[in-house]
Amino acid sequence: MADKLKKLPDGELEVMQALWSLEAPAPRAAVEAAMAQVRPLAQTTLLTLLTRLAEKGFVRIEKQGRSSVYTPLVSRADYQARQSRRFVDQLFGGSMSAFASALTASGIPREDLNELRRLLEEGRL
Amino acid sequence: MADKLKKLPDGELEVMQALWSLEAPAPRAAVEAAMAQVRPLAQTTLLTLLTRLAEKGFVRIEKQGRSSVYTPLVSRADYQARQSRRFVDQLFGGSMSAFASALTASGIPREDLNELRRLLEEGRL
DNA sequence: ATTTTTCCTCTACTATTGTAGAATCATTAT
DNA sequence: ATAATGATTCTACAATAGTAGAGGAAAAAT
Repeated sequence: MADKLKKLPDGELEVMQALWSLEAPAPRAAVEAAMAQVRPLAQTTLLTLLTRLAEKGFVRIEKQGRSSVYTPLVSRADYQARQSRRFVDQLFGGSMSAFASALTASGIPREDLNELRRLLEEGRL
Repeated sequence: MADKLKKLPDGELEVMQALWSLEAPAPRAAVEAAMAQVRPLAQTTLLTLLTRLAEKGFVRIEKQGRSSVYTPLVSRADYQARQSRRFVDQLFGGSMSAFASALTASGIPREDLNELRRLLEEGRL
């Protein structure tokens, strides 16, 4: 069940990012505000995406009187970890040398890559 | 133009992977054979995907008498690099610490991550 | 109480993706 | 010549994704 974590389409991912950035059960207005800073959506569009996320098991919707509050059921870290694995497998067939080359050529600032290297060092063992 | 490199859907990416693994202008049969090892597709399905890839500018189709040969117009390395950037930006907002944590928790073997670290070291400067 | 405002759910429509049969055109075997 | 083959292009259809208006119910304002 937990492993069926499918890749979310762009729009739904954006909404999840907004949700993850907020306090636990977030009212719609909060999600909307968070989204607005990145990409404003019609209110109904946002609701549609939240509903789809709920159907997929990514979000729980709870009625709070007239309105609803939204809670992520999948943690950002969990999603990020799983997608990272998928990404490396799908695009590089697991080849670290290909992955490293791609990162080096990706346009990600050299310093950031150095930082990444350092962080991987710490996280080791 | 070259920067409009959109993310390919899974099916089309698989075909590209097959194409990339082959000698320059590959006849359909070769692509088909390469694909078959991963995921067999009806011949027409493969052709449809190749046509869509051509429409998107990823592949050139050249008539060779009755049949055609297919050439990737985007290199694997180029695509990998661009998608890596997109991935890190979209999923981690560019945060290397989040990225490092995700990799560490991704299930990618520890040794592989060490290798990645080493490779990033070499590619530095 | 009525009107207005808020929020959510339904419904809807287009584009894209996954998949492949039907039709067509040329080539080769009989 | 004719039929059988092989290859490509058309057509098609369901599922998913992107986006949002219409409708309905409830709450707030007057």
